[in-house]
Amino acid sequence: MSKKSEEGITAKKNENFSEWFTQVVQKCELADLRYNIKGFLVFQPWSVLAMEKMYDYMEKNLQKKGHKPYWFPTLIPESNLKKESEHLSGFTPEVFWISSSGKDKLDEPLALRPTSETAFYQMFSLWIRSYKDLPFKTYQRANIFRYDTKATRPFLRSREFHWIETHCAHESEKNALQQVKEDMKTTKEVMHDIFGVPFIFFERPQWDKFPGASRTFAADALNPDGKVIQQPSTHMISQEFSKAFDVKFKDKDGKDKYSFMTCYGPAISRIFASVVITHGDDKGLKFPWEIAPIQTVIVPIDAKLNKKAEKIKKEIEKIVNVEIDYSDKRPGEKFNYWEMKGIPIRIDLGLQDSKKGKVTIFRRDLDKKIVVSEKSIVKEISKISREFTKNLIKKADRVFDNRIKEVKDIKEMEKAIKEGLVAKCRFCSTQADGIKCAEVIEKNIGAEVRGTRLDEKTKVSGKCAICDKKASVIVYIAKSY
RNA sequence: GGGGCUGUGGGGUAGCCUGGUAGCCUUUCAGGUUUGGGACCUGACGACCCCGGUUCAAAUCCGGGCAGCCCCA
Repeated sequence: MSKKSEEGITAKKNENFSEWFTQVVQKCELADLRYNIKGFLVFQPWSVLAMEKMYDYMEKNLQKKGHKPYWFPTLIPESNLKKESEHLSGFTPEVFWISSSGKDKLDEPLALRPTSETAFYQMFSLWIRSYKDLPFKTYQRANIFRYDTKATRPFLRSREFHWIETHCAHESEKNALQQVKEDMKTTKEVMHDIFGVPFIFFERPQWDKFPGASRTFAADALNPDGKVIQQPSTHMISQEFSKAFDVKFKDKDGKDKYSFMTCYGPAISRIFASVVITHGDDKGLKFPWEIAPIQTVIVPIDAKLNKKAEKIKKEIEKIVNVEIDYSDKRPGEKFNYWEMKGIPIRIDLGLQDSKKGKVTIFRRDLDKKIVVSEKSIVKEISKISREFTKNLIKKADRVFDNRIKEVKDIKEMEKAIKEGLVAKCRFCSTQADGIKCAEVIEKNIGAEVRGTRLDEKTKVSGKCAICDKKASVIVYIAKSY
């Protein structure tokens, strides 16, 4: 095998997506998969630096909307999880339990948090007293443990993952729904407008809710193999939990009332996967400007130009995060390496350009080289920095939109799903009675009803694509992870 | 959840069928020559997933475990 094929990405993203993703994770040093517990991985600097920035954007956005940060314990007593029955039966099969300390058995088993509603709410009952305390908006960044699937995948589905969870209490159901809508807006502002990941927010069918929720809303992003991957979800948990945990407040009328809960869970490590998948190409990664671990790298092709590299670095480091590649590699190797690593801008310093007072800039958004004068570097870089993520988003949106197809019946649906598309059709109901049609789809096509859109208010007429009943909703159908 | 495949230096592999000397490429490290799209020379470090069994002898055969990949539900 030639050197080139061993060191770079060899799998084609659109032909062999699984292999491509595994190679990118390993060759771009995003994670080391050799840790000896199934479904657990070591996150390496190149992903951690980007995810730190992602956390930062998400947290700042939440704080601006009034969420206050907390750090809760990683452990939750068994009795807390038992307080709400649906929640318990939904999560119990996935819980890692701690049952002893040293040689002694614990009086009560402790769960490694699979999600933290039952930790937050018991404190809510101590903190919330009056309608004046509401809405009570919190969040934390946390690692989460779920023993949930045999088919673990790095970043996409691990048994430990990193997320933000918000937990809020509201006076009324109406306010809770308002919060859900705000969460969807947050998702758009951060995941789409900054990270460049297109998605659709669905209300999930009744049979596919978060355990303990009355309504579940979740964003689906798309992978090149035609499967959707669930991204942030937000839930209306109604009053079941506040009754179980006694989260009451005194209302204006002097009466004690149970509050209405919502929670929202953007999983940073999984969103990172979608960033990689959405923007990456056959050469490797492509980071949006805002979250690139390093935004610009300077490659002095001749060591004589090292001083010039330092001078340029000083000039531009006020506007970008920049490093110089002094390594003793040949230029071609450096070019390929930094393109694989997804650095947005590379500045090549060579003697030929230098004589003419010019430098070559490679921009990874367009995969194009341009030659500019040394004097205009700052201007040029700040211009590219403004365009960069927009270019990635434009391209990602176009790909996404082309993968949704309207279908009339199960035959067309099957064809669309086989082609790796998301099917859109009329459907009888996403309430309990629609599950029969959903099962028909799952059994025959292997795809799932992902739900209905809140942002798409079209009148529905005609019959369900599966049964003879009158259609009441438009649903989207896709294969999923 | 069911099934299949795989596990050899940091990475990729040969050897396994037919038991007996662990070979190659690459990375890394040291030194030198190089540098406009994956350079080269010299030298060095470094491995048979774990536990048990069969055997004079196990990377190789058998059993179990752990881990990874793929397919199906």
